[in-house]
Amino acid sequence: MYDKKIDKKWQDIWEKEKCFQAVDDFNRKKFYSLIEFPYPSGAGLHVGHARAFMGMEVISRMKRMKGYNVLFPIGFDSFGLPTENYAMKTGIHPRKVTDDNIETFTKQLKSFGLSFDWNRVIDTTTPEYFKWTQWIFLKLFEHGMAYKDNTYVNYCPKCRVILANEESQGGLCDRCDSQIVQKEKEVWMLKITDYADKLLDELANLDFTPRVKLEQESWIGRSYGVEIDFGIENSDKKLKVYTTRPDTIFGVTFMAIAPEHKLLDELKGRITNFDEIIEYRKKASEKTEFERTKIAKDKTGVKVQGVYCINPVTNEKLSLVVADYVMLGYGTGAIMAVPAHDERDYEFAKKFNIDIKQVIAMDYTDVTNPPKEGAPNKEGNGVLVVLKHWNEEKYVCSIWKDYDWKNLITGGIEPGETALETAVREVKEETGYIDVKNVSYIPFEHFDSFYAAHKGVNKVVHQRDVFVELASGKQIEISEEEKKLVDNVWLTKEEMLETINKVHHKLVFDICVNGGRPYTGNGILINSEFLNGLNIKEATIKINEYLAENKLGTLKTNYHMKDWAFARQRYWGEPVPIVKCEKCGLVPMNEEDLPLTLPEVKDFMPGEDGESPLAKIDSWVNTICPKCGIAAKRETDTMPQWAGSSWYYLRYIDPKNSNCLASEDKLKYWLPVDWYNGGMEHVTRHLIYSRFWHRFLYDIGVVPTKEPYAKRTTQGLILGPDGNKMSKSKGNVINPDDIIKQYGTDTLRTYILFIGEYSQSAPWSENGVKGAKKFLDRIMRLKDIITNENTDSKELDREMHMMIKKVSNDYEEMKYNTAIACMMSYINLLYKQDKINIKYIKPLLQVLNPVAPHVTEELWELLELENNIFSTLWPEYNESKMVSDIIEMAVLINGTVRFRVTVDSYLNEIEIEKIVRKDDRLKQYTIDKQVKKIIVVKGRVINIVV
RNA sequence: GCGAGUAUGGCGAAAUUGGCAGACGCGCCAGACUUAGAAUCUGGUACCAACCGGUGUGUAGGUUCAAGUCCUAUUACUCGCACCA
Repeated sequence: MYDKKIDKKWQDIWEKEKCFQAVDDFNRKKFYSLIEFPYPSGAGLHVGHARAFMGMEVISRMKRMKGYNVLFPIGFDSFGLPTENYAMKTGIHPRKVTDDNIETFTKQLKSFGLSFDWNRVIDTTTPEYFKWTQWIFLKLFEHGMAYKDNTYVNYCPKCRVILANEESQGGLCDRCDSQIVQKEKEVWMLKITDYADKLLDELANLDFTPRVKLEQESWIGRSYGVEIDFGIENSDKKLKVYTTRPDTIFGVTFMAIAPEHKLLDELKGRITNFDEIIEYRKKASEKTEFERTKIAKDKTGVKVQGVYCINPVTNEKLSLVVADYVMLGYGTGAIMAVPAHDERDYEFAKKFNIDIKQVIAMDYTDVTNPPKEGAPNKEGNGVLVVLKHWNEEKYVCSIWKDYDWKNLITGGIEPGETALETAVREVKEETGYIDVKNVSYIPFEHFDSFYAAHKGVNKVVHQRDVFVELASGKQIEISEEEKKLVDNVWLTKEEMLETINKVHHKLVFDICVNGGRPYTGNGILINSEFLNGLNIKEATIKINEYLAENKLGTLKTNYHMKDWAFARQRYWGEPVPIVKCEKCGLVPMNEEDLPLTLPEVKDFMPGEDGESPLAKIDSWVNTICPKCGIAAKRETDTMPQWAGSSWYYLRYIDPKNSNCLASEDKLKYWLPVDWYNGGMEHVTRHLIYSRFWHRFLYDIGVVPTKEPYAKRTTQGLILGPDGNKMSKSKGNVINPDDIIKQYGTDTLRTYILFIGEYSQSAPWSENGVKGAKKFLDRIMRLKDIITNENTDSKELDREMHMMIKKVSNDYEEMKYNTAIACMMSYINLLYKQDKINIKYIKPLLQVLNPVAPHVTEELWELLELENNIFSTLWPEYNESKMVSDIIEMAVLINGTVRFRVTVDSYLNEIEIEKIVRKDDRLKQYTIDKQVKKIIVVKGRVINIVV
């Protein structure tokens, strides 16, 4: 039996003998494994933490046994709002709250038996630590990467703090889920956008899971486009817009500008409805981010009276509108609107009755009859006709007799004819109907490309689409030829959409009966003067050249990621080491005066208007300017929660160094982190921030690697027994302490890893825990069947070596569930023997040790084996022991397993086939049948086709 | 809306990447040991027919000697981003 009393015994031994301390021995091969250090909340550790830590715990213990010098550190990310909120509520100082929580966390972590190096513990709230957080800030400031800006920022009214973009995803506060409002404020910003390209491009060289890479890519959100200056009528001023579609510039029918855009103020004197615009601006600012992006799909806006823009390419006069669907923070805060080819512009144009001008025509290639390479191209003009019944809601579909074509009436435009005339003529010729009530264009043109076999040419037909409505059923006789070719049938709208089997015909019909829509796909330029006939790619290149030559626009790359709002109006954070001097401006503190510590205060409440509590402490705020020595004031905002965690993995390398953040040779030895495991929720927050800081430190020569983490993996969530996310309100939270108390630490560890695929979420099951306990009991009971006698067998050898191989490989791939399953299978095999020699048990204990260290240490000791198990060498496997003399193969008749054969393993496919052919059992399946083919896949199956 | 992922017994899940579907665990059934229970051990356990056999990896097609795995369409759920110009 596995008695949980042994847990404490081994934990004490590990602690006393400092078994898992990393040593700075630069001659040994190193392995730096990292977990996300916890935030010491009052709630304690939960089973999710345990899962997150266990992944790297197994890797770390295995790597040690494989001879690596392993650094597996732990610390506490202790600045943050919950602690401060708790302090505000209870009046207990955050320092005290933090210390108490850290104590609880430490106790818990130790009870998990995790093999951390407890000698390197860090706490981000100690002055010894945040001295270097402040030092990095000074470096950022020195290199122009930290700046103060008066700008619109995300503000959480409930937490009363400014939030970074990363902390307000979806328009909600990361902490409290309140809706974020936009607030204009002067705050510290970090220029993370300067590093957007580096962060994006370097991803290619990193071993991060695909999902992590993808999320970072889309978060950074690079797009290539052009900034174009549009003129303002009767003014020298320009309206700069950003667009990724300069090819559509001939389709611009209006200009739109963000409500907060400065140009509006600059043109104030000329705008005759400025009051209306101010009113609109006010309304827009009151909307939360959430309303502006999610709920308010309905477009709103105000036309700017008295101001017109000039399209620099066409010199067309364009009206200007203020609309809050244009964001100040992206691009230039103004756009050229092309309703024909942009969904948002289209919606707006429809609502406000603005012209829609098509400049991209869909280029449809007939897939059943595509253009042939080498054949000459011939252009033409044609029409597609939607013909409507005179008194029913029905339309004509042409069904071809010799082909599988069901489509609209089509025809070529004759010289001198308009498309409308062609449509009427084709209707008459193909259907005989002559009494037309209405003829009009469907607002959609497109190209049809196909190979015209009878003429040996590739045709590219520019199609106009026409709607024809009949007044009556008056009909003339049509030619015999036409009658032979097609049947024209009347169908309802729904039947038409089901029947038409050519994609472009269906689209034209759909637009005709269900209304227009913006076309955003590929195509060929029309109505665009010198761009006509080009495809989008070619047109983009040509217009960009034109814009550059005429100094109208410049290429510009934009990012979805914004600069990092780096300030919290709170007490419990790192003070920003900057002094505001009336004469010198923003002055950095001298490095030797760091750390700048927090003053003792009684009142932690932030001010009503988002002011830091530090602002109320005059004795702290008032100081002298480090540059000129006159009276000055300190910056009162503190750094955000993410500051300390952006570089903590560096401090682990040299946690007690008081001269620098970590010594150069130690950094050189330990960096990069070889493997970092953590949560998906940090991918666009902590992970991106710390990559940014690290890259900056690399650029200024502080760290020796471009990237902090060589490999990044993520663990899945543990859900409650009910399959829901664990939460206090749902009452489905599992406390790891309870599990340890009842079943022992190793049971918790084993179950957590056995629960399912490591990166996937999985629900908790009490019965599953019992299963893990049973397995560990069976491990302990192995001592009952141990013997000194020789129990060697080829089968045992084979199974043991295969087990060692599978478990070793599975650990490396974080497939802990199948590794444990394999050990379970192996132990089942051991129990099938009456007695078993210890040599078959030792390797099992060794490979199980990373998962269940207490149990394996205990049994190792009981068996009086050498040393502690964790200091033994990882067992080797021998491929040659894994081969078997005979192999069993399944015989399939037409894909169904019918019987099995056992053959010697040295036989080749042909010899195996001979044996199977002679097998008596085959006969019953081949009566009245012939064996057509036999496929032998050695070691797997033999498939006989009859 | 865009992007990504998942879907397999009563349950958690495996499947060497195209080669015997359901390893391992839970649960359940039967048996052994027990006065009895607990624990432990042994055997069974996808479904239908219960004899030959047939059907099964969300749904519908396709490729192949062979498909959970590849292709096409489709549904449901999860996650990420979201008026990104």
